[in-house]
Amino acid sequence: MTDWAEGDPLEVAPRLLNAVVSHGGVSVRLTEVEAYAGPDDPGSHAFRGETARNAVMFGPPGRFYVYFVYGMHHCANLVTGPAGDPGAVLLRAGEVVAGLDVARARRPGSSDRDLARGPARLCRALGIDLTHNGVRLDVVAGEGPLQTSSGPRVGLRRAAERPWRFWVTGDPTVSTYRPASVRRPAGA
DNA sequence: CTTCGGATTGGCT
DNA sequence: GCCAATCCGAAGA
Repeated sequence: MTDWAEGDPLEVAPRLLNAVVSHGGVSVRLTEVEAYAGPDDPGSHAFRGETARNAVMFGPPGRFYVYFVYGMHHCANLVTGPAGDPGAVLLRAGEVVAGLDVARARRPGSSDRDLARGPARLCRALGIDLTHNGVRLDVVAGEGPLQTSSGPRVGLRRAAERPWRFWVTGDPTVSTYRPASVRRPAGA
């Protein structure tokens, strides 16, 4: 991987579309990503400064920032750096293009189309968990004409309206949009 | 120390 | 369409 995947996450994110990420014997062509900036982005884990959890985001580019959510899921980002400037791009969905049988074994019962359709599913298909946080990732730039779209980020309650989600227009492996769920009313 | 809520998913109504 | 699952990081007391 070279500088095409480094720099401002807002610029890197669209370039990541159609790129191929390989890990754990499986390769995925990215069809959907989301950009997360640093201290100025209320939706970013880095918004409140560096902690043990998000430390990788503050490090050099080209590494996985993996986090654990909802008590059962992992999500993976590509840190775009530069060091000290916590930008990252969430890998939201893609198409499995190699290691299909391995990916199927990791997600029994899933259709091929759904193997990496969603950030937690993509992590599962690639065999990514917290032990891979900070690990350098293997990503190869995509080629050819590509039509992309952008829109609001998914699942956030803060700053979701920023159109920092990018996807390959019309691709069937792009996840379905789901607005952030509203929690039960404060009172009772 | 305790409480809150989450960059989601899959199953049930 | 709605909601439980299920653990942890961050914030508040």
